[in-house]
Amino acid sequence: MTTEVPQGAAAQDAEWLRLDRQICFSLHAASRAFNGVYRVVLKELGLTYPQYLVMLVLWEHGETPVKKLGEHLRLDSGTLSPLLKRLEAAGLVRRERSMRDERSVEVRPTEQGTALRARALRIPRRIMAATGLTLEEVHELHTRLDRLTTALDTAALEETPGCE
Amino acid sequence: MTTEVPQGAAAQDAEWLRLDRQICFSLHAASRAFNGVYRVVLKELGLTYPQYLVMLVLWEHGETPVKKLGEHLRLDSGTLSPLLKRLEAAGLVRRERSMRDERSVEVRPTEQGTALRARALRIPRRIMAATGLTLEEVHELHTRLDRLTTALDTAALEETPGCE
DNA sequence: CACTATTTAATTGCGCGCAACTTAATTGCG
DNA sequence: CGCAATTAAGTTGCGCGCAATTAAATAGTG
Repeated sequence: MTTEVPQGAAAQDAEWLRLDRQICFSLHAASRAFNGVYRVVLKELGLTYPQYLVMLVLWEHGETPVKKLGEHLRLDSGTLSPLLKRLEAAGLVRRERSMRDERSVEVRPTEQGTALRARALRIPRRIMAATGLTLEEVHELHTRLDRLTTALDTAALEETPGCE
Repeated sequence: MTTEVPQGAAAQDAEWLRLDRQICFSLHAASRAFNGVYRVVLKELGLTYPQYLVMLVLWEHGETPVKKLGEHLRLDSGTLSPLLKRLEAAGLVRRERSMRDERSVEVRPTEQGTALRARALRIPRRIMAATGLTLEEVHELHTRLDRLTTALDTAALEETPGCE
């Protein structure tokens, strides 16, 4: 089937490889550019971008077990444990073993951590301004990215055993 | 101006903070989901995602100085130097001081590195399949992301001194 | 009850990504 | 020419992100 047009197929493969380069770069670059803007804005709060994500969850939901944090952020304990330790060292959160289940660790913002929210309120507008996008465009991007993530996640699961 | 409706403004800020959480998560998650799919696919080539990006440039342009690689990939020597060292240890590239300018280091794929391209040709199609997107949608995403990156980069530069 | 299986955090190891610094070569200016 | 400024790589340090492993607590089963 594919042996019918070896030259054409090869040429198309090469074309796809170039396209791959394009889209890879775009995503990689956009992700890091976003990270860069947040880094600048968050520096005055003394937070890294992933630390900010954790605080966003805590501000919205209050005390949360590490497990739940991981589900919200799609991060495992290998990433969260040291990150939370640093947030605790900075005085922004407290970690306490749950009394009902000694395996679980509850994370809650300290008074200082809660107070930080007031200063964080100005951030989203600055980020929005930096993107140069309208609210509507952001919503659309949001939707697209979520769909993409879902597709990629399910594909990654099916890919593992050795598809094709 | 904004002092006219303090309650309303605060509520809106909170709303924006929730939105920020949404879009932050989306981007962060999408980026890592993409990375995850590539990780699975690239494992059989023995490459990490950033290493694959480097090889894509080398396959397309041949011998390239580290400086140019950095411009293509938006990466500095702090990231590239150890990465290239690993690629060289894997026998995929060679690094040689330029004769014309002893400051510059030329990177070129070895025979083995060039041969790897043949196996890489199948990757883009698998990635495309994983995204569940059409070619047109990919192109549109590509365009949007590039515009976004440009906007963010210029904003980051203007932001640094201490805007507002 | 004893004993295995599961669940939850934490730890270890490695590869980015980036800031800050160092070293060496080249350029440019007086 | 001589010497400061610039440029290119490399190094160091730190914080993710993730795979793999470990340790402890709980749940489930005979």
